[in-house]
Amino acid sequence: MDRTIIESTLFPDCPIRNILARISDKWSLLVIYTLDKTGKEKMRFKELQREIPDISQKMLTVTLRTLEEDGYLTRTVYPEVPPRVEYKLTPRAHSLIPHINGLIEWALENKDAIINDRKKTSCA
Amino acid sequence: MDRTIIESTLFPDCPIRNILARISDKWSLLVIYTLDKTGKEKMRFKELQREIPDISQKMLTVTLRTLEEDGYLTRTVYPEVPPRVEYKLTPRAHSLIPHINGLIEWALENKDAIINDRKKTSCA
DNA sequence: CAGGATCCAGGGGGATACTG
DNA sequence: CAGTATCCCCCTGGATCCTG
Repeated sequence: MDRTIIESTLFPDCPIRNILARISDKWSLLVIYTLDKTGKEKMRFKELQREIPDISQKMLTVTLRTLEEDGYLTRTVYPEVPPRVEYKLTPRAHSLIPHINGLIEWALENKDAIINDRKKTSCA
Repeated sequence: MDRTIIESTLFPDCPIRNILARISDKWSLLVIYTLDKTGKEKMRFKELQREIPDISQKMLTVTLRTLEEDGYLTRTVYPEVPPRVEYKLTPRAHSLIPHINGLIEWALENKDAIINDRKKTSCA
């Protein structure tokens, strides 16, 4: 990474900051992670909701729509009754997953120490 | 990563989700990144503010305090007039930085395609 | 089943003024 | 210089009800 790139990252309307902001919301990374970790190629709406017990229907919907807009997944509607909709990660999302897993593994290794540090500060 | 860890990640009060949530706010990653990329070992409050032009004093303060609580940086106050305070990344933060840079590089490689996808959807 | 529509609170975060 | 203290807006996201 050269100096130009580094400096542009700090610019207010930097596209990198913009992209990271969109996937740094409450649910996006978790939805991508869930679509990947199950091993299933495609997942339905209800399946996702079962896997992420505490997400609301609304937030699952808007998260899926945003991820679709940014090209992280495809949404396929089957004209059946009852309706069937399947979500599938794109190659773009798959190329992001190693980085997500890297973060998760890091958090896993450091969670005990971090939580312990928080206690020390708040009880000081 | 075994199955137990994967499943625990999806649990609502999962510590991993908790840790990622704290650094996924608007400024934390950018502050850590800035403290690292300058090459300076320590940085003062004003220096950070100059490097991140659009952060407010309040948000820089609370971000730094949160990062200190979680052990990402140390805050050293020198009893001088005028006051001098220096911020320095901890080894924990340094171990996180490769993952942040991984994300940034990924965003850099994909930003054009993502932004292009967004336009297509919104103008459809 | 897969959502759309609406209402609403809570909190993140900005602007401004003040201080040791 | 390095913050603190307020005020306040807005937007995220939850709860609820409704539909093809």
